[in-house]
Amino acid sequence: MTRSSVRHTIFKTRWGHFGLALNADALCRTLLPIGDREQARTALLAHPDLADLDVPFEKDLARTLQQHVVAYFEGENPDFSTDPPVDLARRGFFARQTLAACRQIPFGQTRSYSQLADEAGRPGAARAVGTAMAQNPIPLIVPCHRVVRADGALGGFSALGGTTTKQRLLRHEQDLGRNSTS
DNA sequence: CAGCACTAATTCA
DNA sequence: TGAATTAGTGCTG
Repeated sequence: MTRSSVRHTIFKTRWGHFGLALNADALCRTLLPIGDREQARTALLAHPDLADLDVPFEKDLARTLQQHVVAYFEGENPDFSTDPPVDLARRGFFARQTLAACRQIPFGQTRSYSQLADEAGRPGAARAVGTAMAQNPIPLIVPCHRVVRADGALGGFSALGGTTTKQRLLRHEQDLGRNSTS
């Protein structure tokens, strides 16, 4: 594994500082916005996947993606569904299927864990979908915040900020959807 | 083999 | 009715 080619960047968005880590050209981690640049760097690199590696900072890394993420928090709707290839090599087959299915959920919409299990070809595996989402290394780009419980409850969220962040992201998208309808 | 970001059915106020 | 509990569930470490 060419572990030495992993690089990262941190940039400012309307919600705070956002982190990206790429292995060659494939996105391997994202970090949801957090207060300051140094916090973001620490949180991003603290993950076990990256902990023992040298992951140099590169300001213009994945420049286009950076712009899209900034745009997202400005209230636009960039398409993350295909653009950056994603490094899921270390995930299991099922997790890759569900994360791929999750990535197709359109902006402003939600699915339940069981619906996603169906779409991934594993009906009944709702609980396992939860596990897969919990391991999602790239929140936002794979919009795991759009996966909620079948009974209407929020469900969990283990990325930065917990369920509070999940709710905030969903409301952010729903507010925008209201603007464009009518 | 135990533990989950779940769910549908059942049981209690 | 509606909230709380209970089996049942498929995958992962």
